[in-house]
Amino acid sequence: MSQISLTFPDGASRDYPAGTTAAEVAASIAPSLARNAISATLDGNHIDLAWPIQSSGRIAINTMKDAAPALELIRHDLAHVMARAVQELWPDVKVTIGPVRDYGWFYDFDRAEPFTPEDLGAIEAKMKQIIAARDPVRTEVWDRDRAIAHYEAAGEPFKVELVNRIPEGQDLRMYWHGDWQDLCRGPHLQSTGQLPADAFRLTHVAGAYWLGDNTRPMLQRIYGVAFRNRDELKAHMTMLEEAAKRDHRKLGREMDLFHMQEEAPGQVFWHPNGWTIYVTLQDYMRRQQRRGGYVEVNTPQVVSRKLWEESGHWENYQENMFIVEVDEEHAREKTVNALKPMNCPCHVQVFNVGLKSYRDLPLRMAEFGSCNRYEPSGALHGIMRVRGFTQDDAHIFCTEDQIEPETKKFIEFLAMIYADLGFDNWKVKLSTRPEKRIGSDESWDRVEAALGNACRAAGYDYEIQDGEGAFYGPKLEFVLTDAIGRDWQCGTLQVDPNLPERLDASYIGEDGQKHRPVMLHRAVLGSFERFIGILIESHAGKLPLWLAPRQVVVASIVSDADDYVHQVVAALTQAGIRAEADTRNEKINYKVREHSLGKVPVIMAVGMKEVEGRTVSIRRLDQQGSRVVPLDEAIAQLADEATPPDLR
RNA sequence: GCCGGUUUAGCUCAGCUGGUAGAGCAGCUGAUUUGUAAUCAGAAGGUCGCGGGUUCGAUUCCUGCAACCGGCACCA
Repeated sequence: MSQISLTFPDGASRDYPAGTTAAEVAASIAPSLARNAISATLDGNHIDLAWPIQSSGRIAINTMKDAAPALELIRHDLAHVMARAVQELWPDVKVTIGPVRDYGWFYDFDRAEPFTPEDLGAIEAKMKQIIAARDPVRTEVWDRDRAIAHYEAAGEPFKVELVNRIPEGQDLRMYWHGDWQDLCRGPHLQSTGQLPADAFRLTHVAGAYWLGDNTRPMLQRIYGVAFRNRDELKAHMTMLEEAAKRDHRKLGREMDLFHMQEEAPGQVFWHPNGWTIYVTLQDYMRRQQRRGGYVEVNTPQVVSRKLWEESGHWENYQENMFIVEVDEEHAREKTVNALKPMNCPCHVQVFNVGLKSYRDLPLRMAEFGSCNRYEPSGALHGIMRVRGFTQDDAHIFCTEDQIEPETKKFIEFLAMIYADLGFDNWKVKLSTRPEKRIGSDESWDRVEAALGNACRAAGYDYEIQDGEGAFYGPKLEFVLTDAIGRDWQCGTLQVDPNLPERLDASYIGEDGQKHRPVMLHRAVLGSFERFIGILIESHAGKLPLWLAPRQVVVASIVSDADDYVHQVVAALTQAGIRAEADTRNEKINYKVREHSLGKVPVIMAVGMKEVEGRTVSIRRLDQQGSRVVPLDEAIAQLADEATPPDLR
């Protein structure tokens, strides 16, 4: 039998016979390690204690103290235990898959009757019984035919399909938790008794399509969260409660920013406070775009079907467009139009007026473009996914050689803006060629490389979303997260050689001949609606002073100070600060509380002392206490802080 | 669009098995002139999401629709 050499984290090595299991390795080191071991990490791969090790490598034995492997095992084993519990409670339920995800796991079941929220309690109780039984976990390697025969006999059609999707000749691993068995690549714990019965919770049920395909059956998905101990679970639940307080829908109401109503689903009624954020952000973006070499245009909302047919959108997206028809009885002729779902075809129309020279490229054409899309009802989400929105859109008409430098320039532009707006953590995703696509592989190679190079040159890593690009070109997505960690695409840059072709855009090159430009669709914020939603959640409503809709409230303590309050408000307003007076007949405690809850960054309290000294007592949001400052000094400080970052 | 849940006053929520609704806060009126996160009192406020059905009678039961919430699918 051949020998293998295993290197431990401390650098020491030992030789073992090939086929030694990680459990045996642990036992060879110390009895206590053998007792506490839960899995091993071999050359970066998480492996089961029961698997034979066939080749040399770097090994680490994991215990419950190693958070990442421990959590993975706990969540993965709980997925199996939950599936077992479900089948014990309802033997006719078919099992499918159950992966680990952030904070927990889910498992998809096929069942005629959906699970009710009440069922979750019964399942949890059954899971606790299984854990208390301390059943051993064991594993075997099977070949495909045996697995298929087994699942056909067991009446598990989804498992049969899964096995059939695994490449020929590849062995399959089976796991048993007690008598209950599942197909699983592992690794797992050694006994259900190792699971923390008080550190998991089933959170919700939801429908989910089999294999993520909406033409396949809808399964019942149960989500759970799990941690190593009760305190970690409790901390997680507390974190979720805190995150719920940052929800932009809740803050939008509390700060009186906007509302939405049934008569206009997916569209925003902006209130004065919310609209102040919107226009402040728009003014800022307009200044930045001018500096960034963009020209701004504006194009029609209602555009004939003809243009959408030419652009190809009618064919692909008709059911997602708001169709506008004039009343046939009153109109002289019947026309069919659509509210524009995007600005690009209109921008090409602007580009196409007059001859363009290569000297005009790159031509960066921007519009705060209001678009309407009939999004599926289930996709709507507060102001983050809406049917009526305004993009900070621009199209860069350029040559293929200019794609890379323009992309790099754009990423730097976006990074500067995100930094100004308080975002340091954002992800870049590169979506590459999909199965159904146009254009040659060589051209895709060039353009994908250009985007990747530009990213790296700008100093940003990106993750690849294989096959997620548009049919005509790859794209970059710039992703921010909301209060509870959901990803939202905000910025984007998309390469499009297709639309200039379809809409016959051209420029005269150095050679005097007509050439086809490439279009880069790009947005920094994405839409004002989504971005403001993210902005609210990431700041928990406490926006930086320059973006805060109400920057200062001047509150009287006694009504004899009312005149001075109005003088202070006038002076602040004169200095360009958004200030309001609160001279209501209420106690200062009441006013401080109310404006603090309304996330007003600065409260100035004014009583007779301040009147006499021409001072103000300044209280900052979330800070205890206040300080008394001469009025002129206070205004100078605040005026500076209230200046948008690009103007400081 | 699909699966599940929800919808009662401006907001947050009560309302057992059917007998036309209740609280706190906000708003209104009055008193109080107050020093940094809720002053007191009074009056008022609801087609119980919308439509249909069962019933002597429906906020409650059944049904259709809509919006919203959580997922799934979608996101040019």
